[in-house]
Amino acid sequence: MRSSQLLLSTLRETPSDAEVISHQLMLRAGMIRRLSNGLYSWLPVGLRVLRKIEAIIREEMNQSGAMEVLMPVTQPANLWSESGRWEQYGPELLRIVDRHNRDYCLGPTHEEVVTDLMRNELSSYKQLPVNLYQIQTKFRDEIRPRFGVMRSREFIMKDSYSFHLDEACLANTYQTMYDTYTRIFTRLGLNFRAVNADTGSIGGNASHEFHVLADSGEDAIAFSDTSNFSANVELAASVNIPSTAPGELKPLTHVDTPNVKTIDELSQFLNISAANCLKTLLVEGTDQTTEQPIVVALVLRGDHTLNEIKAEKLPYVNAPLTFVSEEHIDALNTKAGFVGPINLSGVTIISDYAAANAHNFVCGANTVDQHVSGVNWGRDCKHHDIADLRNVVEGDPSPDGKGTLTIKRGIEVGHIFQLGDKYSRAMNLQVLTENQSKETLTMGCYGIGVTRVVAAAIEQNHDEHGIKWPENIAPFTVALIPINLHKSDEVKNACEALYEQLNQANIDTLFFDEPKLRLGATLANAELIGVPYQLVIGGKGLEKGEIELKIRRSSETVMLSTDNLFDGLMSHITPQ
RNA sequence: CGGGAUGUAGCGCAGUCUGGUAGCGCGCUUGCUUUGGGAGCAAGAUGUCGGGGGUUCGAAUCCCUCCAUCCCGACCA
Repeated sequence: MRSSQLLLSTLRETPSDAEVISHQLMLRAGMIRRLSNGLYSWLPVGLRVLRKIEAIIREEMNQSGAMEVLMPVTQPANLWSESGRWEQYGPELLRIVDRHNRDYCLGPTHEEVVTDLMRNELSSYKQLPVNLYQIQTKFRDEIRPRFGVMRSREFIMKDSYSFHLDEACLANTYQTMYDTYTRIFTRLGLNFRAVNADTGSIGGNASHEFHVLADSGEDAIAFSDTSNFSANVELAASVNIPSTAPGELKPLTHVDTPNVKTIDELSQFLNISAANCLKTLLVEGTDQTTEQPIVVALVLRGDHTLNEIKAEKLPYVNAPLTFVSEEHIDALNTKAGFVGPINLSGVTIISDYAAANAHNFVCGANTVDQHVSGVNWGRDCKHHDIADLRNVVEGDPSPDGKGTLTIKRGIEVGHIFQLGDKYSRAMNLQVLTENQSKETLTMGCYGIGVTRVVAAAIEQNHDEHGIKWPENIAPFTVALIPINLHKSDEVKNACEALYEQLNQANIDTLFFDEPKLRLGATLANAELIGVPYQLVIGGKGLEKGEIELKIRRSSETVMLSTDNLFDGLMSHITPQ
């Protein structure tokens, strides 16, 4: 493409309302423009990247045996009533009404539509398994859209759905999709990890998330340094390390701690480690036998944080996790103050493993402005149960018993689920089996946030000059940058010849063909939009028989001979 | 929805406290000179100062109200 025909709207300064680097660079590079909250238009440079990512996904999905379809964005409410999600889904589902006063929604996902489609098309086990995918716009009315296209309300997703007669067949396709996703993200040139994930509200058996590693990621992922264990911190189990010998038990002592409100303040005030303090969080629960509401105290070490997902899974803790109100705490303790597990009557006390293994610790005294030190389980207080309640931290032993954990940040770009029969049962998706019986199908679903991949790739690949695209998804592979195009026929001829050759070879090339462009500004633009290979062609170089090649990712500059220039360039470009 | 911040030209900002008729840099247009890493000179265009209401002789500035955006929490590809 010639720059004279391209809408290249780059910005020299960073728009002030963009916080993360990918959002800033996508605006500056002229890839996207905001229309409204969480809604973005894609400009030519951005769309080229998006289309390249889609093409790679499409190729690999086709290769895996999946078939592409395209389903409507607008979906009738009655399908969602069948699955029960019209009531369950909540305000994230954008509901609309047509001229006949019938209810519809804009699809945030397509389980209902695809299940409806398949119950009409599938009638025999011989048609199975089937895996359908689409690359299509989704709408989720996010509570807080942010970070540009990283979390927008309208976004493009590759979603696929597989249908099987039995779990073994589902597991097989699941593995195929796992491998396919691995190939896709590898070809996209991203540093990523597949991690064990919580199945969340969608339910089902196995689930993996694919995360692009970046410090700005919203998720924390735990890895073992010696095994291939990896899991979202939401899910990673903390290991119950047996207590070391308690040694001498210190006496129980009340300590005045006026105005000490947080664990940080407490550890500073007493000059002890936060690990020697225990914190007590009161949440709402339900007695398992009487089904009466109870208060549950979750006790954690001061240096640990509560994992709400783990806590919610305890039978006597209410889900969603709800903290007990301030007034209620006051009612429990006539002398309201800092809560601790000692002298705490009428409350079910659950200790995290690490908290249960602590001794001679400091905790709240259940009185105003006091803590107690030298506290020991058994002697001074007791718990009803111990459980895994906390988020794992760097240095914890890996749950698989091999090595210790490292924590990294990740951006979730893909998620695969073994769905089971939630939708097929609710919507009566059955086929006839070999022995004439009707069998409800089991399903898998597999998503990739295509627009989010664009942002994630930038988060992982940028420098102070702009984007450093992985070669396979760059908007252009080569930039032709002439110097004084309007003055030199030699430069013009060399550029035109090279442009023609690159086009013939199907190399996406951006030819800065406007005669009076300044070198500095042009290079700055080429670097900002992240073109991997930049050829700088000037009269002086041509006289010496050489042309400068700048390689964006490595910041190298190499001189190519004008003899056999094309082959010289191609020797640097990675074959696609 | 709760907590915090901000709305002035396409972008980045000053001016607001202390009311007096709209500014700077970048970008844009025209001309001339330049052109090996974001050119120089000259001339220009662009603003319902987020909207509405109020106070005042007079409001970007003070008051009320609504709206929008961004950040922190619950959601997720």
